[in-house]
Amino acid sequence: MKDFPVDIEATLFCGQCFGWQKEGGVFQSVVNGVHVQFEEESFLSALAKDGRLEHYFDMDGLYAEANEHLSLLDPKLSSAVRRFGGLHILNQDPFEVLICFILSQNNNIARIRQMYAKLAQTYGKAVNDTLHAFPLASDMKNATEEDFRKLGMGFRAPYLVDAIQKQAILQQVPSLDFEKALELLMTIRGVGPKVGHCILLYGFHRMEAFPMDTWMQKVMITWYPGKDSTYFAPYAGIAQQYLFHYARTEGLQ
DNA sequence: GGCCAGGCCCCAG
DNA sequence: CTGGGGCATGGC
Repeated sequence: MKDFPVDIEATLFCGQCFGWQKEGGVFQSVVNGVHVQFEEESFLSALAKDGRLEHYFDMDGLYAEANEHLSLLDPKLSSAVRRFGGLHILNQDPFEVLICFILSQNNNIARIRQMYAKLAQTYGKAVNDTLHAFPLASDMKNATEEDFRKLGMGFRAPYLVDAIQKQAILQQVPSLDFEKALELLMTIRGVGPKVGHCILLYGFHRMEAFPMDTWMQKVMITWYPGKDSTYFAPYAGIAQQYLFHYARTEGLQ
């Protein structure tokens, strides 16, 4: 099994994160308060300059093993791995993931990106003239439901307030088993099963997580009738991301 | 210019 | 516990 190079485009625009821009071949965002900018060809040297980026891009992830395992399960996954085997699950900041996926409900990715930018611009620390970090919980601790509604966050505004108030529970998650962690996260208003799984996958790298959104429901009915996420164990999270991206970019057929 | 979006809350049965 | 209406907003 050949080792897949990182598919930067798919990794950054597959709907697991919402803060990256690509203009004229340049990828740009703020990661953990640090401005990050690189072109495709200089990706590896960008990683070398900042060791924390290696963790962010999950360069130590078990993709060779995971891809081999998933490829052998069935033809659809084999095809998905060939196409998207370089898609990595990022190690994102859990609070940022919490907020982003509360925003994601009954929403589309383009607008989630807009709302992300709005929060960063309004509450995040500036890293240069034009770019702001995504806000920390402490940056938004005084924001009210009305503030968020004025910013265009809609019916999710009160959920954001509750999430900011309860953000400390994120620190308990790493020590909990999956079901307990999910249960705890769902005590935050606006966090249900799907958003909870997203937080555990994208914020805590829990590979048992298998977010079931409308796309994945179609995927399971069409391609995996009668099966559930345990079929993909122990790489359910990775399989979910490949299949989600597959369905969204190329349809269900 | 409607339709719909990486769901969840809330309230009936 | 299961099902269905309602929800803010703007991209398409």
